[in-house]
Amino acid sequence: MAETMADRKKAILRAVTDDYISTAEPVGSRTIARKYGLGVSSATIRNEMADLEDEGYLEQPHVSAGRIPSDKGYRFYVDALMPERALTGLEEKKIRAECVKRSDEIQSLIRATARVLGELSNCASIVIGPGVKTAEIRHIQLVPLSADSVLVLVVTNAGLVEHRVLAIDHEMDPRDLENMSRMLNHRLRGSSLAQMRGRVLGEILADLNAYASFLEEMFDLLLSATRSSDQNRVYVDGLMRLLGQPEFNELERARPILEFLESDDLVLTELAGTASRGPGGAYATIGSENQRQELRECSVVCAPYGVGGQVVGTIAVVGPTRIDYSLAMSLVGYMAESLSDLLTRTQSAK
Amino acid sequence: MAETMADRKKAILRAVTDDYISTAEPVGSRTIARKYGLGVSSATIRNEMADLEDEGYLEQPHVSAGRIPSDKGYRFYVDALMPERALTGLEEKKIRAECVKRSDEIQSLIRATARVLGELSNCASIVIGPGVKTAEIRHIQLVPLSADSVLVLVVTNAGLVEHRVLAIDHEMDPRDLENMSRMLNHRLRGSSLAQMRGRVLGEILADLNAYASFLEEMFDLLLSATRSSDQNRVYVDGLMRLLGQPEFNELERARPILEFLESDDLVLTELAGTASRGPGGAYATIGSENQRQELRECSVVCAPYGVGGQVVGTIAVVGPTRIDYSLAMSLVGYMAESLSDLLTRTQSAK
DNA sequence: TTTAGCACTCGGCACAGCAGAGTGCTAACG
DNA sequence: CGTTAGCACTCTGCTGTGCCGAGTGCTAAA
Repeated sequence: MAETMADRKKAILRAVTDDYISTAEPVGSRTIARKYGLGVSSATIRNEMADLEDEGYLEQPHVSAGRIPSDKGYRFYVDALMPERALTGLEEKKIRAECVKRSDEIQSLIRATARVLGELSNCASIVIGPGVKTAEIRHIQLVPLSADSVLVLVVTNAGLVEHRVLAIDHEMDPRDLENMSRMLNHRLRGSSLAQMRGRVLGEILADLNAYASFLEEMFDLLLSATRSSDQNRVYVDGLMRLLGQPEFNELERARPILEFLESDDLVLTELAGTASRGPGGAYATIGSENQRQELRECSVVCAPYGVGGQVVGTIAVVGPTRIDYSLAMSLVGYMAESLSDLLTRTQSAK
Repeated sequence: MAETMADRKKAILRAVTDDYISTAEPVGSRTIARKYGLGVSSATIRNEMADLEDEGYLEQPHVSAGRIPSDKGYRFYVDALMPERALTGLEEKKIRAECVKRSDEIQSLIRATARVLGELSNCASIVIGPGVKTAEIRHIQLVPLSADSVLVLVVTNAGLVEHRVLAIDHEMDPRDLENMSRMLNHRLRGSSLAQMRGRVLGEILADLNAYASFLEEMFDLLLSATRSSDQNRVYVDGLMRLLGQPEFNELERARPILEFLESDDLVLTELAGTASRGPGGAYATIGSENQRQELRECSVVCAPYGVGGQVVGTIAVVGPTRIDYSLAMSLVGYMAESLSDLLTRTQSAK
């Protein structure tokens, strides 16, 4: 139905949205007539705007103020009106410079991604790092640390290195550990920690039953590790930038959003859903489209990234519904792609 | 000179400070007379307060408002007047519950510490995790990952595990790696990465000159790692709680502080100095005592923690100058001690 | 169908007036 | 001489009024 909108109406909706995105002020018919040469007078635009309001694309904060886009208006803008924006050379350069240089270590990479994304979008940014629970195991190894402790090392296909120290009762021969490492590697490579327990534990125990209790303990440790490390996957940056936005000048409006963003758990579960949309492309969730009450006055632009086609994390930008969708979607899309590239490349290089 | 203050004056200063800490409202002579039974009339208290103002311990926001403590007043309060406060059983329990349960992994432990500290103090909290640069190396090991990559693993005396993946040109015999690990361990255990370069590199190269180029590369990687991982040491929590404080109701007052706290680098360098004060005890830096302009309206209560007497990190609480010093200092002191205990125990257990 | 004109609405701001809290000062008191 | 009561004074914060400007909707003309 929206597609049947007359061209002039679309032009006006686009103008209103563009203007409001950049000024944060309700925009009146006169402004449109002056700044965006549509060749018609303000009165005509007024009439069209009244129609657009009836149809739910625009709304009026007060009767004598200009119009601002409604969530429905933004949705239409994003789907049909928004200018395709390519990143500038400067932006791409900045992204490359910051991200590639940090790619030696995945934590730094993720952190840098969040930082750069926040900076360029001038909004708050979220990056969910790769998790260890469902990731494919690329390497698993036991490293003897001392007489009574062993370091359990797991490297996933996303390049994430997870480790735990396991205390042991009685000294173990390094040779045995070596053997066990080989065995574990052989059995577990390619599967995930999540499925490890059920599927392979039995077989391994059968093969190595001399060390059954040790292995049991080790698996337990790893499983509890996956649980606790999930909270460490969330990186948020640029919270303060939200406060700079005019719509959040009154603290009380910003408070719930900021509190939400400060809680890693909530952010994680909220963005977990996006993984299911599969990699490639950026998605916008506009205002009331958000499930969570706290985000009803925000828009979230996010894109999953992954390794070799499998989604391992998500990056996102959070701003007022007036967020610059064009910029945000380009940025998020590009950075998700970069991340995927980087991770996939490091992984295949091995 | 301050010590010569008459007892009644002290009592009044204490009363004003206590009251202002809990209410955030300038406190008048009448309030003091009513709420804190000093046995004198409000007029007398008025006179004393005028004196305290002349001496610089109190100040008046406006002529017809009550008094609030000046930075000098807070300093005197902290040094001489503040009630010693023991943590309640509930508080201790909460700390233990959250921290001990996370002690299997140092990142989680640090994060949980920041979280609990922020929650209990009702302020923003900072925890600087152990660094790898100056830490003593407890274990160093090369783990063959695949034909063309080796994982370099460093475990420090604080239990921190740092790792980097090193790409190699031509395949290396696992046996050689094993030998090198043993050798590196032997040579480097007990020294730090920072001093590694200068002191031991030469010797090691002489012993293992067949692998000189490999080792050179490895050292370079590790050194650059220490640089980039420094930024990952900073954990800040409860930024939003600052916004809840009445003094930060106007955003513009809070903005610079929040921006400072969001910048890991600045926080790190600012708190780095505290390490030199040595472990044990909490220190308050009040308002204008802070070097950084941004913190001139804040107080920072911090305490270093360490492993076996050597300082490896710092924990801190940031709030308005009106912060509850008594609570903050107890909390920070106790948690620094707990952390030190935990880290020292895990280290000596190995 | 578009445009010009006009009356109307409403938010924001400046300004005045008022109430309340708290002070400093003076004078009386033990 | 220290302490207290009383009083005049000051200043903030709140409330209510009036005005300006921006922008609309409607009507009538082009």
